[in-house]
Amino acid sequence: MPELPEVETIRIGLSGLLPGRRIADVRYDWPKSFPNSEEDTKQFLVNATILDVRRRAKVLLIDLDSAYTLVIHLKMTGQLVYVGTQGLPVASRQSLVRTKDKQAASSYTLEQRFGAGHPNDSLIGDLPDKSTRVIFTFTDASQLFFNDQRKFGWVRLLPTAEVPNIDFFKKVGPEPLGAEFTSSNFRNCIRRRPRSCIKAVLLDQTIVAGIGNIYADESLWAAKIHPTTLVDTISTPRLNRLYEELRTVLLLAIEKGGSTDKNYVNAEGKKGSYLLFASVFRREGQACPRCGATIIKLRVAGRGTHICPKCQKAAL
DNA sequence: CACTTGACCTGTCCGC
DNA sequence: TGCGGACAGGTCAAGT
Repeated sequence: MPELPEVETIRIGLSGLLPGRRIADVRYDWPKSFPNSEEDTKQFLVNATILDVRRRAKVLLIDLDSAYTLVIHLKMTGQLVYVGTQGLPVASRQSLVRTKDKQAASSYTLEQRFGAGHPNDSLIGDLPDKSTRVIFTFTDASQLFFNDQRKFGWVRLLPTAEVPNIDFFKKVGPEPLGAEFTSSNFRNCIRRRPRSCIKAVLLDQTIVAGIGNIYADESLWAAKIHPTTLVDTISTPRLNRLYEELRTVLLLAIEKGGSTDKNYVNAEGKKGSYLLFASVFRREGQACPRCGATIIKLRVAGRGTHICPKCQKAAL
């Protein structure tokens, strides 16, 4: 679930918490979550000090003074939560999703679950918990937890100089919020797949970086484009509109701290509130905020896809 | 070459 | 109430 806005929110949080801290110890219970040799870990991670926290696409990069970098992909259910020596704030220890009373949890409405008045409520109880895969302990006894319920994510330790050479970074497309990324760049990227449907192209990380299911649906709704529309039938003005809407949606999502559907939390274990502002994502059966028609859910490019059938008939 | 499907995993929810 | 299966969706690998 973490897409560009969620990973960026975590980056912002961690960049105020981690630089300057020295790693004293690393533990993990699932090797695929931490596929690094004992030797590298001992030599380049333990006793290293964190210099910087960066992001490229949906990947977080934590640079160390050992000239190595922690390359972290959260995939669908990954979390990176920092806990200081005082622990998480007491008020944030309550947990709705992790409650043992499953009936109560499932009866919450969207607004109750995400807290219209408290969009930053915590989703995290005491750590480590059963989803914790990697624990970094710093010399001041504070800790960074990598949690990942579904075990798809990973934390790789690589020489900083080699990070741009890994397969993913060699193939990944441009940053959609980059200052130099223009509407004409966007059109050229998208039109590399003229006979594909627009949603599949938006989700393809080699075309444009960082877009996932939530922001693909939201930006296509905003630009009034049906997700199955073939790229070469979309006009230049309509692609320009999609470029503008996509950037607007991503920026708003960062401002709201990302989208918390089930698992996502920021560096302090708190939820993002963007879904309260979403127009179509996870809103099937509700009214389209623009025309009032009922939002429906389809399957496009193998993904659950939410549209307004009245607003998104085609792209002209 | 382009597109689709399956694998990687666990937790939740639905229908029988 | 229990159980099997569908579903969630980021990315890579394999298949069509």
